[in-house]
Amino acid sequence: MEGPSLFLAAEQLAPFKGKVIKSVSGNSKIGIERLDKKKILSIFSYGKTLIFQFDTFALRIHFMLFGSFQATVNGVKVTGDYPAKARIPRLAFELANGSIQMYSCSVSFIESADIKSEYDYTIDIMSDEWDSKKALKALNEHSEEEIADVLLDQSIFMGVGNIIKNEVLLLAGVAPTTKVKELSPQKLKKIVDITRDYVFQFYEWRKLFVLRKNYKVYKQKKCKVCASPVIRKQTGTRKRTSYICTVCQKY
DNA sequence: TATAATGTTTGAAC
DNA sequence: AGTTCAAACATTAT
Repeated sequence: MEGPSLFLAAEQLAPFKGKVIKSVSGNSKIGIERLDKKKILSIFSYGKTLIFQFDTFALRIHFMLFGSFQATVNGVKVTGDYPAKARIPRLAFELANGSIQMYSCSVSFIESADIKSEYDYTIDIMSDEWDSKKALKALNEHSEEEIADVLLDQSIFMGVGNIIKNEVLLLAGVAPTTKVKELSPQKLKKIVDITRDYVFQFYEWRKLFVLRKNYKVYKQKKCKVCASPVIRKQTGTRKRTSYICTVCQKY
């Protein structure tokens, strides 16, 4: 799950802010009974993580590749991801106004009474504190790396994942294997700006459950912009899959 | 049905 | 000691 999905999840779960967890269940082995009868003070995202803040500690959820969650608020189902089948949740809460089930996710505790204040939101692509100048500067400090690798760097573009990487590079008309030093300052700025715009587009599409049909290059056989063939290959030191339009993506 | 994949951490191997 | 890399985890659409 990528940054915009977590940002949306935090919004969808906002009705649970201030609520007390009536019961906890799940197959997580980190000692989740600690959460029983605790009041959720706030719920927010940070990059690709979802955070529940409690009085003296926080709960951090990472959905990785296959994770998903479901929630019911006052009898209305909120489906953050594609519906989870009948499975045992990694972690589930019952609250006065509904319930949450989280599946196949990485769960951990953070010993902080206010973890949000310790996080740097200037690198979080979904945050209004996000600093595009800082991102541009950081890009230039990674001039020897391939642009596709740098876009996935969570210390620069926190929240960007492989779908966003591929779609942004198509929109920018840049091949994923292009080294940062081979790109002009104008082109680098364009990539930064397109990334920021695209993550909010991703968020809107996801909210409407129309994300997948709006992919222009990711998982496509033909480019949705120009109908030319799309090639697929592992690129960079991260060895993630890149989908590349053979016509749109030059530099 | 086999395959690939919205991702990261861990620890072995070099 | 620092780097690299495979393994592990877990699910579903194609």
